[in-house]
Amino acid sequence: MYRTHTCGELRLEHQGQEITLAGWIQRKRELGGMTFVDLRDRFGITQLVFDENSSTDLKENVKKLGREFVIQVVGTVRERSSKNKNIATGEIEIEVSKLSILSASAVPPFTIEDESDGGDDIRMKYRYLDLRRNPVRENLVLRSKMAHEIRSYLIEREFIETETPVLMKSTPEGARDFVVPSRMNPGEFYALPQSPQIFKQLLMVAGFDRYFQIVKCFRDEDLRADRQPEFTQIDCEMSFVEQEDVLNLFEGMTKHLFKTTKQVDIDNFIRMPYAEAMANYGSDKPDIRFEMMIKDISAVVKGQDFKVFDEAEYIGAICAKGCSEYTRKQLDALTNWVKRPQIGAKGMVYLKYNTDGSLKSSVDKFYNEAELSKWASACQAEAGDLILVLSGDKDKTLKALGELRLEMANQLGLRDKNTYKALWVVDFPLLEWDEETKRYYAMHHPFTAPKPEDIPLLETNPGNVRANAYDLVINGVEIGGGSVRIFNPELQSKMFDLLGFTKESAEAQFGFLMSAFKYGAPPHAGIAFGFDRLVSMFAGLDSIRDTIAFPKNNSGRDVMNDAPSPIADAQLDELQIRIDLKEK
RNA sequence: GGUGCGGUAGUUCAGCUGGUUAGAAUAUCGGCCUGUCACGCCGGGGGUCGCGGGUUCGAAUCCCGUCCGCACCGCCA
Repeated sequence: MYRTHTCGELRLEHQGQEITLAGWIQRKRELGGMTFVDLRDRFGITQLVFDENSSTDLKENVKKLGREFVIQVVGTVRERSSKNKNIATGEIEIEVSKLSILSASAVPPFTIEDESDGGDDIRMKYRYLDLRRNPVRENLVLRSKMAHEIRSYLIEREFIETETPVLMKSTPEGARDFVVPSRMNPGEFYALPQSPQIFKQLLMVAGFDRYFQIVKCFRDEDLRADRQPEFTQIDCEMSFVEQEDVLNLFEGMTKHLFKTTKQVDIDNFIRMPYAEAMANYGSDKPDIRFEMMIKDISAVVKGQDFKVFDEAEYIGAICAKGCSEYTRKQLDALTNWVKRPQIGAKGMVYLKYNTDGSLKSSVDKFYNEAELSKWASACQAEAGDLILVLSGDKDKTLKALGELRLEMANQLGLRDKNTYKALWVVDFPLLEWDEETKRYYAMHHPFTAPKPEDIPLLETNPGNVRANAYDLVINGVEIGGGSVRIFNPELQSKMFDLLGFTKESAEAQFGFLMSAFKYGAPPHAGIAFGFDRLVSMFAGLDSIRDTIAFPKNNSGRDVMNDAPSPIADAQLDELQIRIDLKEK
C-alpha cells in the first residue's frame, strides 16, 4: 500500500496514529539540527519532521532530497509546537520513521509554486509541471465540476447524451476544416467537425427529442486568447420547441451552474434585439454591466459648417461619467488609441462638460456654447462628464464606439470580474452580404429558420430578413449561440438558393439532410455553448488556455510535444500522398 | 495576410541617448543554524545579450533581414 492518507486530510484527531504518505517534495527547510519537508499531493501539503530522534540513515537520506522528488514516508502524526493557520493540516506534522525515494527529480525549469516565476512559454513547454500548480489545477477541477453539473441538469430534463462522428464530411461553408486523409480511399479526405450540427439535427429526425453532448470541435482558423483550434462545446438540440423554450431552459442551466459552482444568483436574462445591441453598444455582444450607451448625435451636430461631421454618414457619442478632468495627455492617448489600425477611427472629437457648467470642446471653432449644450443634452451628460465623439461610415463608427466604450469602462474600473450580467441577443439578421464575392452568406448557418413574419422579404429584401437565432452573452463575452432550424424541405431549398448553392452542390453537400427531412422532421431548435469560455469566465481568466489541460500556442502548435510535425515517408506512401509545398 | 509589444543567467526582469569585468531577484550548489512554514545568515557557480548581416575605433544598445513568443485586426457559417 503506497499510502494510508492523502497529504490534505490529517488533523489533530489523527494524533498518535502511524500513517503512510506519498507525494512530491514542495520545499525543504534545514535548520541545522532539524529539517522540515513539505510533502505535496493534489489534496494538500503535510509537514514532515526529521530531528535528533531520527536515525543517522534517515538524516543522510533527507539530505539527498530535492524539489519535486516523489517520496513515501511512514511516520507518526503529532501536534505541532508552532502551528500554521494558513494550511488545513497546519496543526499537525509527521515524525518520520521510514523514508523511501520513489522517484528522483531534476531541478524543475521553473518553480512549482502558486506564484510561479515561469512565463507562459516555458510553462507550456513543461505543461505537466505547470499542472502541478494549484491555480492551474483548480481551473481544471472547476471545469470537471461544471461538466458534471451540466450533465446532471440536462439528463434530469430527459436529454440523451449521444456521441457523433469525429471523422466526417468536409463542407466549404464557414470556418476552414481540419482534414484527415483516408488510407482506404486514396485521394479522399475526412474533415473534423466544426460542430456536430448536421448530426444533431438528424438525431431530431430520429426522434431522440432531446440531445446533448460535451464535444470537441475543430476550426482551422487563427488563434486568439479566447480561441483554440480544438475547443469544447456543450452542444444541444430539442424537438417540438420554440425559441422561448430553448432560451428558458438554457437560462435555467446557466443559473444552475452559477449557483452550484460559484454560489452566485444572477438576474434574469434580458432579451435584446440585435439591431438594438448594435445601435446602443456598437457590438452584438454588449457588456451590460455598465451603461455608457452610444448616442446617435448626427441630427444635432450637422449643419454648422464642420466638414468632417457634415460629410459623415453617422456621428455617435459616448458619455464618460466624471471624466471632464481628463488631461490633454489622456485625451491624446485616447485619440491615438482609436486611430490604431485595429480600431481605425480617423480622429476623435471631445467635449468636456466642466464641473462649473462651462463647455470646452476640441471643435470650439465650429460650435458655440449653445450648440455644444445641445450635444450634452443629447448625451444626457451632466457637469463633470466627458463626451467622446466619433464619426464616419455608420457600421465602422458604431463598432469603434463600442470598442472605445469598453476601453473607457476598463479605465474607469466598470468591468468588475465578480459581477455577472447575462442577456440573450435575439433577432439576428438571417443573411450577411459579402462585397467581395457579391453574394449572401448565412450569418449563423444555412439551416437557421427565418422569422415567419419576415419570410415574404426573402423574395424582395433578403438582407432585412431576421432569423430565429440567439446568442447568450455574459459580461460582453459570447458564451453560446443557436437557432430554430428549418424543418421544411421547400424552405430549406429556397435558403440554399439564396446562398448561391446550385441544386447539385446543395445535394452533394447536404443531400442526406434534405432526404432525411422528407421522412417526417419534427420542428426543432438548438444551441451550443463555448465550454472553455464559460469555464474561463467562471475562473476569472482572460484566456481560455488555462482551462485546457494541454492547449496550443498562438501558432497552433503544441510546444510540449512539438505537434504538428512531418510524418514518415512510409506513412505518406500508405496514403498515396506526395508532399510538394507550393512556393510562397 | 497585417499592426503593436517582447526575446539578456535555469527562471522573471533591469541595463538600450554606443564606451571598465553585462546586473538584481529568485532558483541552484557549499557552509552555519533545533520550531521553520516565502526560514535566516555567509559564500560560490552560472551568459552565443534569439539568429544573420551592416554602421562604427568600439554594438546587449543604432540600422536591415530573419526566426520565435504574446496581444490584436483580418479570419472564426
